[in-house]
Amino acid sequence: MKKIASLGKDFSQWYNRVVLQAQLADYSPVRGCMVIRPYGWAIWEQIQAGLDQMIKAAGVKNAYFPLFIPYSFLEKEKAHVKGFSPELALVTHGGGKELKEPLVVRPTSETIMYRMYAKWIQSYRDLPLKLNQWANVVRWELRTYLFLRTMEFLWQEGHTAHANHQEAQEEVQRALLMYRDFYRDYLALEPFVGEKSERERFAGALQTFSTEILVRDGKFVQAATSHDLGQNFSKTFEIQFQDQDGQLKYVWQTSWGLSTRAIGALIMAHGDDRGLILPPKVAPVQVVIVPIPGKTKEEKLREFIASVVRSLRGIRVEVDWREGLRPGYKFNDWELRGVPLRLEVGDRETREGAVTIVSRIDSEKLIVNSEKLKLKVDSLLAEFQNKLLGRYRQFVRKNTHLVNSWQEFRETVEERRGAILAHWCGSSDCEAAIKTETKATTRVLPLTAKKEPGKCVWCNQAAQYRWVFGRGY
RNA sequence: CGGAGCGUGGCGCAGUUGGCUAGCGCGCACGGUUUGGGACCGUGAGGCCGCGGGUUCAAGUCCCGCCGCUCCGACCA
Repeated sequence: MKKIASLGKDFSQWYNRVVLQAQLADYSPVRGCMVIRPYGWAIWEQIQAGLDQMIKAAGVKNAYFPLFIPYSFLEKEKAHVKGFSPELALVTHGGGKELKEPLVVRPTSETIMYRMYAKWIQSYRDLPLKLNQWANVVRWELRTYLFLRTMEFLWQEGHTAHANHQEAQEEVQRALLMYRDFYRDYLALEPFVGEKSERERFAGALQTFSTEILVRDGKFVQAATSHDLGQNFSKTFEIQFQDQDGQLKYVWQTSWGLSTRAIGALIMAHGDDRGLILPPKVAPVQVVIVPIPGKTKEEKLREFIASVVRSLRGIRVEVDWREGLRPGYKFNDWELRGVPLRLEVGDRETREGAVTIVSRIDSEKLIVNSEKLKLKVDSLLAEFQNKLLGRYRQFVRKNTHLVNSWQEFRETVEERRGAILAHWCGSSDCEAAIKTETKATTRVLPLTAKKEPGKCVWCNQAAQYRWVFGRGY
């Protein structure tokens, strides 16, 4: 196995190698599409399990809608089709015949779902309707990148319909904060959370909110979004209900999603020169046991390890019994794959009834009596999760820059990257100019932003808030 | 789609002004010695040299076309 490139030297090479060598994913024979391998898939399963629980806890039910959408459905919402038409995959033939109307392979499911919503919603008693689906979607991307931008990707998309705008807006915030909490509690990441600018808004939404994750090379990954769709879709899809007052009204809608891109963000945010570092909450393997053959009879070693595994019930443990590989090789291999804790078991441990534990995050080593092992491992895993979050927060602090002038802005983007907090007047022209000049875009107006009158870094006109700027993936 | 680079056993690469049986390292298989931070020795398997066409006595090498990958732009979860 080749060593991976240093993260600081060539970030994209580092990233590609980590993904390939840790066997998270591989390139596929189909351009722009990737194969998610078992180890990568296992991470996605952990993400799904955690998030699905949160989604259900909010009273949202899972369902499944078709992969194909009649082209005319997308055309109905003007902004929506305009936003998506450049990246649609169209099915023009089926069963050997040309179709009367082409089918779109869904790039997102608003239109197909809302056609059904129109059928299902009659009364205020049918509201709110809150559905989620775990699905794949296709967008014809020109330039792809493992996990972060592939032509086909996996996600969940939640779609809710409400009787009034306020309730819908509350749902938008609820979903947004759910994502924030999920990133914090499961992936040990603290995203920037806030509203997107008009330019960056979802095609067909009144407002778009996003969680934005700063990664190791100082760029941002848009990591989940939540949209207030207002009545844009309900009016085009005729989703009407009769309210308590007898009036026929259009529903207010939201949609929100998190994709396999989260895995890319996870890798990029926590990784180091040795490879991945996975938060215990989503690590497919939380504890790996590396047997170290020595003078101890193999039978005895196996027996001891079996008892260790038994004591670790409830923890995702794997024993690396691969033959012909020396321990040092295995250490490196599991470090590359980001397993939080490594247990070493050899002569010493078997003799003393103890195991050596090594942490992936700081290589700290300690020896623990096997009787106290379960408790210790539990606390080490919890501690690991916290340390990782703490370390990430520190990284974000170090890479967040308060900037007050254009010169400072430009220098910061060029030399330090990271999150730039700067005043912006809100004009799309200024935003576009800033992007052209520096490749940095507005990421979000943080929810926590306080009114702080100042001058727009670009045009010097009055500005009320500091926005988060940065380069994005 | 524009710019740059690259496609040669699974991976990383070498292959000269076209020339003989296409090589090296890693990995893989088998045997042995090893095993506390990427082991060593021996034997061996594995190639439509990205695809298609052309030039030539002769093409991995030259020419044309196409496809794919990486990086940089435009686009984006």
